[in-house]
Amino acid sequence: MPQRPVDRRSGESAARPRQARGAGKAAPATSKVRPGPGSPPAAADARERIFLAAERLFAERGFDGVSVRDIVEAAAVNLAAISYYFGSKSELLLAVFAVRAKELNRERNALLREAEARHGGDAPLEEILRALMGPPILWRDPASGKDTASRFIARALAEATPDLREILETDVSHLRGFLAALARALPHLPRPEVCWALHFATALPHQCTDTHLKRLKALSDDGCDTRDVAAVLDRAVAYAIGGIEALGAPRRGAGDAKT
Amino acid sequence: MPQRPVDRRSGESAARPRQARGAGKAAPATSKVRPGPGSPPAAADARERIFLAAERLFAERGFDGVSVRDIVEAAAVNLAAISYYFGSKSELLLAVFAVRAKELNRERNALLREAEARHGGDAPLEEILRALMGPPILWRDPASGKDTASRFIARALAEATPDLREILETDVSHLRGFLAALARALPHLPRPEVCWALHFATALPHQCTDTHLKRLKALSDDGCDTRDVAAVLDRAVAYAIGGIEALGAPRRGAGDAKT
DNA sequence: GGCGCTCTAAAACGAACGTTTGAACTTTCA
DNA sequence: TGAAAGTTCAAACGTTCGTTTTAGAGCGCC
Repeated sequence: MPQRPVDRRSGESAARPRQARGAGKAAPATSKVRPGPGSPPAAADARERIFLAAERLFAERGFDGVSVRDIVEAAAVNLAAISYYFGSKSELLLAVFAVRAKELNRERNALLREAEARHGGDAPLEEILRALMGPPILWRDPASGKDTASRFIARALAEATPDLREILETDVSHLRGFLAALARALPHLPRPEVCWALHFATALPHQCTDTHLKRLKALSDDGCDTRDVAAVLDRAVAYAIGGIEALGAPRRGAGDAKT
Repeated sequence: MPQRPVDRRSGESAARPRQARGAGKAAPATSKVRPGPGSPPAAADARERIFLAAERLFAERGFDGVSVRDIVEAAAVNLAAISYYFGSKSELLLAVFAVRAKELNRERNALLREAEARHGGDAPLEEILRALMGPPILWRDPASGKDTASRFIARALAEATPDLREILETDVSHLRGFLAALARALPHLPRPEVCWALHFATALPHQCTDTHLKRLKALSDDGCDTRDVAAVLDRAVAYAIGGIEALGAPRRGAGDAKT
């Protein structure tokens, strides 16, 4: 018996891949992998093919709407490969989410730091919002090569599978930098109101679901160009600026201002 | 043989319920049929119990995350009852969606007509937005008895199961009245921009998912009161007004203004 | 009583599910 | 070259899935 790589019931011990293997590696067979129409197969190994197929299918149909057999078929690997490389279907989901969420946050924070550097420390509101909303919106462009990732993240946020729920609800550390920047850019705004501003601004980009955009096209009799992502970003940023400034004006309720 | 009510392969013919039976009890006019734990079965009939259990479970876990056995257990009916009353699991989903979407649109349109009547025909921007965003936000209050319905609709919009997709993407007739009202309230705004305004305004309320709100609470160190739905609505309306006004101001891109 | 009808009950259908097995194949390296 | 490690494979595991079947209460009515 060739050493089973894992025994789920007794903790991880043996040498199962799980993480990406060592540097250079032999490509295992089948070179016409074809993930989508017109994309080059590339020399992806099994683990990567599973990762990409799962990301795309989860984004399209949700976690429960995709079976591991759907994934292995799309990835052109054997059924057991998912368990071999990722342990289980839900661990696969978490693995994809971890990678993509980290990518998104890294890019957002890099843009924020650049903006702050450009302005000697304190970035103006518009640039903060552009750093926050830019990546998820601009990734939608197929030319960016990240549109699947963008869709996956939107789906993960909307679906909030139990595994993801805890992460989503408690881990907000990646937004702390934006909260601080916003607070500096909006010194007149009470702290809770700054949080609401951040909430609205983070939520908005993920509304640009295919379903919602098709809806918008139908509603406007095709008068809205939903594919010009740069224009969509401009609009979203302008909208958020106007909205946030309005949050500062007194409203009927008034309450909520502890800080 | 007791006359099978349906033969799926030969078109509907026999007398299976499918729609609400007798005159009196048309819609599942929920009196207070208990969402929470520890509630008595009540005298709701089987069809209504299925309807309510399915709505709640779909809202919590999504369509594919719920089995018909989960539903019949929660509704305390026999397994065959779903097929008997609704035909299939997906028809059950569509039935729930049809009822709740109609309710939502009816309430939205009633509020809009009231606002228009108050102002002799043309409602001001704030009242249009309040009619649009009010129902989904205010329903979140458990005291309204419609929080489950609100959650269900948000989930349906986010999940967009294939069955629902076609409806969501093509049927926008219920928004036409709001589009016209917005266009009248914003005469200076190009038509596509009015559509974008409506898009942002309809999308925003559904961001108030439990997951997102818990996130907001965590981010603000509990400084944001997410349960005061009236205050949330005020904030959302103020935000939308500010955002929409900003859409009118010139931006870098400028394009898109066909009309 | 017997018929027609509505509704519920228990059991079963075949298919699909996530996961595991044990052997075979390939690569690595002393 | 040979054993070990890494990887792929077909087949099967037991469970759960959505749906259907068959039977029979319960009831109003000529």
